[in-house]
Amino acid sequence: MNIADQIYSATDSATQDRAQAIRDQLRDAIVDRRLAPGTKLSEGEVGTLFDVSRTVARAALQMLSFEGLVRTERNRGAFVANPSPEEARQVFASRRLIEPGIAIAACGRVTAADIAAFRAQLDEEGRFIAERGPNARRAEIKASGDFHLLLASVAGNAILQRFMEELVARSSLVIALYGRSGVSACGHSEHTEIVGALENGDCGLASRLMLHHIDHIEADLDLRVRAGPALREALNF
Amino acid sequence: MNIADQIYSATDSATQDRAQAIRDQLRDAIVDRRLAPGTKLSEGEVGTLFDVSRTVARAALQMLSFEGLVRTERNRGAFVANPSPEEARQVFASRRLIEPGIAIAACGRVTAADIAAFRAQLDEEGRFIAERGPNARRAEIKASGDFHLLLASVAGNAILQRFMEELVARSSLVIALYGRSGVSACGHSEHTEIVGALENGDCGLASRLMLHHIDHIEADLDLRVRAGPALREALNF
DNA sequence: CCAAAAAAGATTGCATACGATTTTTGTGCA
DNA sequence: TGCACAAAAATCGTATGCAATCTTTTTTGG
Repeated sequence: MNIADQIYSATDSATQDRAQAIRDQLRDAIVDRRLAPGTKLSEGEVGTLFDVSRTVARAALQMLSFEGLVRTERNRGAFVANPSPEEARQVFASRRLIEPGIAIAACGRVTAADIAAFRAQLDEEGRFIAERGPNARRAEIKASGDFHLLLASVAGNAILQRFMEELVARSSLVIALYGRSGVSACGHSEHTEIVGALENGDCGLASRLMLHHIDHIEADLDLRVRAGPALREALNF
Repeated sequence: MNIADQIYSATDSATQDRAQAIRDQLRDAIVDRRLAPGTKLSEGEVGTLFDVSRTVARAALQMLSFEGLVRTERNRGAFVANPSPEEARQVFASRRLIEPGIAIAACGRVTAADIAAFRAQLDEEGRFIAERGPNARRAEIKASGDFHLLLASVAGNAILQRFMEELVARSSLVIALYGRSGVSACGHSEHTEIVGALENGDCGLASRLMLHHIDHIEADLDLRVRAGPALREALNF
């Protein structure tokens, strides 16, 4: 089974229109850092790009705005979100609150098939860590996020799963903005440990490992205010 | 200060259009049970009711769909959500996971002014409990939800605050659907205890009280499958 | 009289059009 | 040259129109 199917099965079953598809593609582009924070996403441009009218492009942008991935300003347009350090802290505070509980819930429901899916996911992560280059790094961040989404889907709570989709997407933005370089390798080993705890049915351990994992991710960020954030803002960048 | 200002200040500051206002009014109506679950909300009807075009009515309905308060079916329209018992369980599982943490966060940041706001909120709750009749009961449910939203706003995490807005709104729907009658009175005393713990700075106690409070609310629900849910579904009700 | 098919009606999905607001460009004056 | 102001272009907010889809009613055959 494809990982994407797992992740989006809950929402896509009731897929209402093309806007959803456009939202997914744009979200991938944002999470993959192909669209840099601050990039303007004009309705017309998005519309012509995907060959739809402004109406549906607008709907897609509105969805992304709800998820916090784009910021919209009245009469000015939509921009890829540029999360502040404070927002970044709130994203990770939310994850520290939610994900240990998700680990426990998943631990109580995990099946052999799930474990196999986790193993496949870990393999994929490992592949991208071995490679070098910006594309591999993008794929690595995305694969790391997919691990957390897979865990959320195993937990079996559609509401928490959606919350996690939002938090993981925003985390990717934050990591892209504030992350230092040689980070995520340790994340991979921690993922492996968590899967091991799940497999052994040690829910308390899985929860604690998850909490530490999130702490490590956040500790690798540099959330000090940058030299010219006011300037960047002023330049509408 | 009005409680509504507190609750919506985070989102309404960037109010982009009339759709947001319509969403708020519809949400209030749903939470207050003036709009029964399953009620059809046609774009045209909403539009004429608020004197806007279908375009903006549609946007408002889309927002509510994201919050899980309305369910939209392609080419059929939008309906006030009719949460299943399973959905209800997920809502409360999410709250059990999130709200104790919110209580701790709020406990660490609460100010004297916040305490005063809590007292005012408790007074308002008490007023509606004393009264009788369906309107008072609606107001009681709403006031009870506002307590939790006030706590979330004090916690100072905009992301968690938005999650709580959604969870509280959906809880109101669930309580309206599955709640037994003489319930919420005990909720009021528990709210009072929580505020007391906050005032004393006993964060652990506040967190534990909150967890028990949520358990009590859920315990007062009757989540057994009803006589004819399939029938109701079949009748498009 | 009932069941199935066909037509009519209502509602949504989407595209386009137009006024309003913002941003950019161009021009005249100090 | 530099700045203020105005015109032009671009973009957004919203209304409306048309085709597609779904629902309901009517018609028709058994």
